[in-house]
Amino acid sequence: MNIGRARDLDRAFFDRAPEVVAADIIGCTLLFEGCGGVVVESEAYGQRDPASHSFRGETPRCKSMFGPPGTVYVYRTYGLHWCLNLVTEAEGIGAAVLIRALEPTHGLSAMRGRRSGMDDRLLCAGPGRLTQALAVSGAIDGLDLVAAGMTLTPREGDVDVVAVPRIGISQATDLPWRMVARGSRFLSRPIPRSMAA
DNA sequence: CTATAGATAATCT
DNA sequence: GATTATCTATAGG
Repeated sequence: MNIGRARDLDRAFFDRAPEVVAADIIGCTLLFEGCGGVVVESEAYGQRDPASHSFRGETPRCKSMFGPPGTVYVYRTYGLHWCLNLVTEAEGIGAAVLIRALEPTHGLSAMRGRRSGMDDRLLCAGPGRLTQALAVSGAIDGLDLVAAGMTLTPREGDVDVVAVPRIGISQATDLPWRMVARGSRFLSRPIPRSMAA
């Protein structure tokens, strides 16, 4: 795996079901223009998934979701926050993975500056926080992640991935498509008590 | 630690 | 007109 350098390998990684990519991306390092860190939380959004923007077909907002695997889908939510997604599966399907939290490792000072000195634990602990820290915006929506200036490097060693219900949605809340790195202290919210095991 | 309110505006019905 | 893949601050246990 050599994600972020060879375009063909990008495709191979992303050309799978969103819940598989969401799990595999945990532990990988995501960088955008020198800032970023290790992915510790993600969510899958699928083709026949009522909680997905793509569920009712292509609209102006979500058209990037129907692009090739590895496409960046960035949209604004609640009128003020950006959310970063990476398209998975096949072109035209409308599946993606939402990047929800990073353990910050690169460009700490720049990220702290953009987040007005917020504690490192909360620097990238949430979809809106992470885009603010990395300066991700709608400007890169629809681009291939490499063209957008991102790199994604494979994880080293083992990661304990836990699948739990997704956050902030009101449909299909039973689907365990939120993937988190067990034991991480950089999550947007903790693993539910009932599933902490 | 959990719970809740308020901000704030694009998007979709 | 309703909804929303969120964040922050604040209040209470």
